[in-house]
Amino acid sequence: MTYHHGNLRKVLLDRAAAVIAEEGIEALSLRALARDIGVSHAAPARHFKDRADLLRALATEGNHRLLAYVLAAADAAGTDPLVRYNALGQAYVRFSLEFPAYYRTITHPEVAAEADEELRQSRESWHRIITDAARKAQDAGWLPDEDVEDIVIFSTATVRGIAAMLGDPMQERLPGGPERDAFIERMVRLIIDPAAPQKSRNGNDRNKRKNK
Amino acid sequence: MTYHHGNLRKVLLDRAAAVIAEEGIEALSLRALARDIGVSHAAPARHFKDRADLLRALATEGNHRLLAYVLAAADAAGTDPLVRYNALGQAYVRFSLEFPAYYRTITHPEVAAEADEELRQSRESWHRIITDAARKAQDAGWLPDEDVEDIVIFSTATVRGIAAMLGDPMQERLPGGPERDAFIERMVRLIIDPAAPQKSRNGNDRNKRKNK
DNA sequence: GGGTTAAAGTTGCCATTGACAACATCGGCA
DNA sequence: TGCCGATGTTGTCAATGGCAACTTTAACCC
Repeated sequence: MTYHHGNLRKVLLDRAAAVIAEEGIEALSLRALARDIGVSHAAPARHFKDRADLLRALATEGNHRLLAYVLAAADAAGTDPLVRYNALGQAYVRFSLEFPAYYRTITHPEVAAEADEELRQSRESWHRIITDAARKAQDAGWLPDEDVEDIVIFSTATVRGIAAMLGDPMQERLPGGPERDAFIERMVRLIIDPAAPQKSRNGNDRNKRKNK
Repeated sequence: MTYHHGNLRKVLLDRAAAVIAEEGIEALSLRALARDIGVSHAAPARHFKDRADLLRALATEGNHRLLAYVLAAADAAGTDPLVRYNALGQAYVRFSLEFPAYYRTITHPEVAAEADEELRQSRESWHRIITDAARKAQDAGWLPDEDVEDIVIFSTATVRGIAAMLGDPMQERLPGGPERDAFIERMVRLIIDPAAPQKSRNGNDRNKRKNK
């Protein structure tokens, strides 16, 4: 073994993600991590100030991955705002299932990741995709003419809630296996349904609109 | 001090809730708890097998409190299914803000509380309130005629997501202070709007209904 | 090339913690 | 009254996070 490991930081992050996926965040131990990798118990300290710092780094990376994942899904869905939005929402939930370690770290209440400029831009894109969809749905007259900002938050909260419930061991009545994708599709469609533009959803009172 | 403390179990739970509210779950230490209360470091072990056991008990109590809280709010709201539902949803979010320690414990991914019969009945009530509201909204023709079960899950996920976002330090653009109640009201209204029964929401195609 | 230096990894140490065992005390009950 | 189980106590151990002091390596400058 080389005295200088070389890319210990990345190895630590990857192994930490694996441990979290298998045993949860609480089970993550810096010393166990070091043992697994084959370095001394104090080696991680060179890269992460303390345990919380490692989790924060993990959350930062997770945020980048999540946003890249959902934005890629939206882009792959084409140009229709409603379809793009729908793909975004479904991708969010799927990310939480495919990369539970990152997702749990991101949403852990006691891990606050720093948001760099790149992340802020990604969030802007996220915001715009939902805004565009909400506007189109409102123009078609089948989404309530509430503040578009509200729709963005509402929509984000809902996908978050779906992800939370699917990842919650207490929830037993939720579909798993092959039915799960269809379930996710239905849930996201309940926010904004891209296949029902001719239908009306709630509130045709156009002058109530508050988005600026 | 009496050798026999008497109600150490309850004191431990209460103090634990206070610590969690102030410093988070990770900061909870059985020994520190014992020190605070003025009891030996091994005393908690008589009431809780280990740290996870205490958290589980806390989550169980939290679940009972949460359900009592939201069901009381629904009952106080009267008999109209839509109004009852609305009160339930808002109460859920408010609970997460008023009792963050219980809420965080309940939703902590690594704390699985046991569900006794009483809790199961409360959940049934919860379920029925949402079902009734969804049915009425569908009969009025302004909620998509999806499976009612889906509406229940969707609705639960959304309030959970709103609570999660309001409790998330990463979210900065969310209203706090006096505007927060109005915000919660708007969010829950976006699921089912009790004040808009004359409007249509999505899908009047009655024969598409799937609830059994 | 050789020496300097800073980054990265190591060993050693300490306080805190969770968990367990053995012991002490209290209260209820036969 | 005397027994006994519930409850609390002291003592101990291994694991952990975090810090300090030391060592090795690679890169850089001359």
